This record gives sequence, structure tokens and C-alpha cells, in this order.
Amino acid sequence: MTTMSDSNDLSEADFLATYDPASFAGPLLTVDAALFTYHEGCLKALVVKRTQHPEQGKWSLPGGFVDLASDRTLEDTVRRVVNQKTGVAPPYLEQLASYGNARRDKRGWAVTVCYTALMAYQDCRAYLENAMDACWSDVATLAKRPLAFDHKQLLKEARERMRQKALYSIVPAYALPELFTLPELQELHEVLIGKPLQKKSFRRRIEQANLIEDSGEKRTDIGRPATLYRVKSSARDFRFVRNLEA
Amino acid sequence: MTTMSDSNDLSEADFLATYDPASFAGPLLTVDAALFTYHEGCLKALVVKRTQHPEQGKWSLPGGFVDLASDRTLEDTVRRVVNQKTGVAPPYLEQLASYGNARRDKRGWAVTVCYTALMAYQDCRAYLENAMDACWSDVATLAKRPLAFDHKQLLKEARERMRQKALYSIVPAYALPELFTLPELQELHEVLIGKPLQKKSFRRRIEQANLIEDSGEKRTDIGRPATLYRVKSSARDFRFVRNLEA
DNA sequence: CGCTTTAAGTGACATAAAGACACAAATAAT
DNA sequence: ATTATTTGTGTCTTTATGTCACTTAAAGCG
Repeated sequence: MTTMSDSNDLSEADFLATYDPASFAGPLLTVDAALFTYHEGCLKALVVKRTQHPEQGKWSLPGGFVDLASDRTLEDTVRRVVNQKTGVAPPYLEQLASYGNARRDKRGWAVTVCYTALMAYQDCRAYLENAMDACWSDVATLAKRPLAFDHKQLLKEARERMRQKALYSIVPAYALPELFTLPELQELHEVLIGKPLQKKSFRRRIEQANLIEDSGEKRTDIGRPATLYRVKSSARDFRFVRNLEA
Repeated sequence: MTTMSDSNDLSEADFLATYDPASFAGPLLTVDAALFTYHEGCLKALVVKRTQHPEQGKWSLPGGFVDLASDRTLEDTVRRVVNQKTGVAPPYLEQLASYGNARRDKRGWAVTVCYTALMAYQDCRAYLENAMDACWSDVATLAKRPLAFDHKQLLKEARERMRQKALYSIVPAYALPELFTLPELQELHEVLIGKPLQKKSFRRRIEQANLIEDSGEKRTDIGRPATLYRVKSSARDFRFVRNLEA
């Protein structure tokens, strides 16, 4: 590498040897998760009570700081935080967006990298029954109540992204148990989209795209037994060319 | 707020009074921009030569640290950085994603919040001609050459998002001058998507969605004069219900 | 047992938007 | 005027969803 007119004549090795990360004060960085599930006709999100200042005692999305020693990636951080609260690893996890400004945290300039995650209600039910500080809460209700920091906004945007996904994918299926019926999945999509869908359209596109597989089992409540399906892994990234009517 | 069983009995005010942001060392945080434009049949991205360690001398995406004093939001930061390099504010700016892990920066655990931006080639042409350390570079060529840090990956993902946008929106129009012709816009979409499009389909959907307005002017090279259009502001967030064939 | 109720799942036609492609329109050059 | 060239349109085809009636498979009950 040629010497530059710039004042910096150190080699990179020398630069790094004398570089002190703590000498440069940047914004506070956290990682949060909007974790959704579906139970008894309601879309629910996991909220945890803050035990520490600031915003002590308020409900918030699960989140935390990067552990520089044990986390190797941002996804490690969010998985660790979610696992801490639910005891399990969510089957669907995707980055939503980052939010950063000087005002959202009283401690100062703060940035959060927010993820959206989905999991089955049953998968952490037992774990949550023993927890005092974390619970599933109806998303429609949460939208009207205060949350710590700007978490109400994060939740709103995560909710809106899930609505979009319901229009052009079957990603919401990851909020259901491993085995689920098509009427269940359609009901979830209807809740997300906020309007009823045509049974035929809904089923046809899923069948054509080959996104689920028949488990062989059936479930009967009343009426004709419903086939239990499993999402194929290809469903995670699949996108219909045409959206359902919004 | 009631006293909690937790050891922390301070009031929030007391907590904040004694809180020192510098005492907690978090990851390094930067903001980068994948800034695209379109010129002479090529999609181009702005790259800048690094004048400082680490990765001194290598090409990189424009980026920088949050200025805790002057930046109030992450968008302020990216606008400041882009303005520094181009002299103008891009007409389209959207957050892409954040990338964070222990290895991407030799200084240690580092996170970047990456934005995608679009602007007209002409709008900063003069400014760039006087700059030594920044220039537009063909994206297809860049994809084969090394860039600093993980910027090649950021660029690739920003490029892929632009491809998606070309399939269901006319956001790419912001990479053109304020007045542009439909053949120009279609050509840009074809470059982004990587295959020719049906003229009729392309024009029909744009007309039906009412996304552009006739400027009244025309431009003639050879052949029939082409109408010059302007994007309406509604085009920024518009999404066709059906994608063009991929 | 057969009838009713209920919910799951399908058949078939209507509708909407994109694909394909020929053709008309407007300008410049000769 | 005629031709070359590019912009812009008419129209038929194709594809996927919308709509909705109808069939199927179970449970409960007289």
C-alpha cells in the first residue's frame, strides 16, 4: 500500500495495537425482539416487565445488550435474549429494522436493532407459567397501552410487517404449532390482514406453490376432520407473485 | 411506582444522575449507505476511498460514526455522510438492514446500520469531478472486486432489494433525473431485474396506478419524441399487488 | 339407522392484471 | 415524399385470484 498524503503513517497493525475501543463513546446499542404467537383467535406478543432503570416497572419488548464476549453476531444476541425469556429458540426470526435517535432512551443516544420472531404458543407455555416477568399479551390491547421506550412503535411496525407477510407468503405459519390445519392458518391470516379471505383462493395458492406437506394425521373438533399439515422449509422465503386483496 | 423486590431502590432520576454512558463498552456503531444511480445503461454505486485505518486505501461504501452532538437520528447521520460526499441530499433514502458481529471490523465487535439511497447522476456530477476520494462505479464490476469490511455483502443485499423494488414499484425512478421518459425508466428496471420487460405491461400498470405526471415537455433524440414525466410523491410507497415476472 | 348440523374441502365460472405482439404515430435524415 | 427509428396503443391470450354453490366427512340425536 502506498504512503498517502494523509497524516496517518502508521501501519494498520500499529494502528490496531494502539486502538482502544473504549476511547470512542458511541450510542448505546441494544437488541429487541417483537415475538408473536397466535392463540385462541388472538395475535399475541411477548412482553417483559423491566426490573431495572430506566423505565423500571414498565412493560417492554424482550431485549438486551450485546454480550461482547459470548455473542458472535447480532442474531446470537437476540436468540440469547429470547431464549432467556421463553426457554426455546423461535422457529422464525428475521431482522425488522433499527431505530436510533437521541431521545428514545433517557440514558442518551441509543440504537436498537429490532427483530421479528414467531413461535407456537404451546412451545413455551409451561416455561412462561413459572415466570413472573414475562407473558403473552394481546397485540390489539397492547397497541392502546404504554410500553417502555419506543417499543409501542417497534411493535406497531413489526405488526404491520406481519400483515404484509400474510398477503404474500405463509410465514405466519411459524406462529402455529408444528402441525396445523388450513382453516387455522387462514384464520391467522385473516386476523393479521384484518378481513376475511376466500377459502378457495387461500388454499389454491398454497397448494400450487407446494409450501406445506400432509402429515397424514387429521384433527376433528366438530364437523369434517381437518388435515394436519407441516410447513416445508421452502415456505420460509417463498413469496407469491400476487398479493391477496388488501 | 411501587418499590420492587429488586435491589435497585434508586429513583429513576437518581439512577440517571449517576449513570455514565462511557462506563459500558458496547460494539462500535457506524452508519453506511449504498447509494445508487443510473447512467449510460449502467447501475452505479458511490464508493469512497478510505483515508484512515483500518482498511486504509481500500474502496468502501460512504459511511461514518454517529455524531452524538449534531445528529439527532440515524437518518441525520446517513444524510450528513452522503451530503459530505455528494454535496446533495438524495431524493430517496430507506433503511436496508443492520449488520453486526465480532469479525467484520478489525477494531472489534462492530455494527453498521446500512441505508439504501437513490439519486440522479447529474445531481452531483460537478461535485464529484472535484473529489479525489469518491466516484460512481459500475455495480456489476464492483461485485467482482474487493471492498473494505463486509461492504461487498452490503452492496449485494442493497442491489437485491432494488431488484425486488423494480418488480413491484417504481421506486427506481428516484435514480433518474427529476424529468425522465418511460423508455428510460423501463430500461433501468430491465437492468435491475436482469431481463427485458413488456413495454405495454410496464406502461399500463404505471398509468393505472397514477404514479407519474406529465411534465408537458418532450425529449427527442431520434424517432418519436418521448414524454417527460415526473414521479408523484405517492410513488414512494406504492406497491403493485402483482409483481412483474421474475 | 337415517336425518340434521357443522365444518372441511372442491368444482366451475367470472374477473382482473400481466404477457405477447402487431400496428399506429411522431420526428429526423435523405 | 419516403424511410429509418423510436414512442406509444389496441387487442387478444394467459394466469391467478374472486365468488359461490356444492360435495364430503365426521358427531349428535330422535
